[in-house]
Amino acid sequence: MIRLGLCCIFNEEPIRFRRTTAAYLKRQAPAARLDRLAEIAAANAAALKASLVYCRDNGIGAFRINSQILPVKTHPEVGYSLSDLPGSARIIDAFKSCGRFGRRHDIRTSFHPDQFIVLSSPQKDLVDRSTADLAYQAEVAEWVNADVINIHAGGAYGDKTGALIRLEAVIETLPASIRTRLTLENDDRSYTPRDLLPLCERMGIPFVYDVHHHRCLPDGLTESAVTRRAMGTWNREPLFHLSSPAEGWAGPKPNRHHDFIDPADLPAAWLDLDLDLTVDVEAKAKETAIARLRQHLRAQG
DNA sequence: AGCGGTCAAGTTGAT
DNA sequence: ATCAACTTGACCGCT
Repeated sequence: MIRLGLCCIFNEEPIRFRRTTAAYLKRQAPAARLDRLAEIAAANAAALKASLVYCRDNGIGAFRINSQILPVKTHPEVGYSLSDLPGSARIIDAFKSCGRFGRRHDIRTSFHPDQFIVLSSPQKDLVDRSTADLAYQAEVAEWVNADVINIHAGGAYGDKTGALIRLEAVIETLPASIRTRLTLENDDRSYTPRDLLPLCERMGIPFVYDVHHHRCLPDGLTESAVTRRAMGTWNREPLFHLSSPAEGWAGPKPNRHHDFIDPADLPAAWLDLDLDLTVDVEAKAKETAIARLRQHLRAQG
């Protein structure tokens, strides 16, 4: 049984997450700053609830939460603790209510920290800041019952082996709130499934198989072989990623995402599975793309 | 109300 | 050297 997942935002449905910028906040007096951040945090908790309700009502089984759900949370100058915000208890309650709702209706939630989170960097400062950001997302994950914080392996720096050794060492030091949720995903520039699977298998880190990235950056392993090994890294329902190329596989930039999913891009190896599986749909048309793909899967029986 | 410029951050590969 | 791409345009501030 495949559970389709929606990534972060909506296309047609009028559910929007709010954001702000450090530049704007720095111009505000401290009190006004915290009021503003509290307002956004509360609005985003409400938007998350609305997102989960939409998912329940539309047969969407998973929702990826934007890394900016609490904007500029770990910024060096305007970062903050939730407890600094007016009404923080109510905000936290609102997030916890999302967690209960997700549990009750079996809507899985996850995080995908952005590209600035690099655990394999040779710069200690960058690794520290990345870890702090992961800790913030883990805190929210705790409230909302998200079981996945998925990252890429980061830069190669001309020496993938060395970078992976650094990555492994950093992962060993992570607190349990991050470590128990951390997953690794292959990318379309540097790290293939062949690069990451051994580390995932050795460390017990679930491997998020992005088949689109794998097709952009092949490594000699077949999709069915990667699928099988990836399934083996999960101690819970596996989560994979799917997208289609914007202008076809022969187009100039196959790594760009299409608005929709071409059903032909669904790996046969996933359809054959007898196991439960979450597939995050990375398509620009968002819930509209999921509805279309869902219809196709149903028609298939 | 509409619209243009701006926004914390890293790394890579295309142009 | 610059820029787009990456999970994703939103929002401020001016007219």
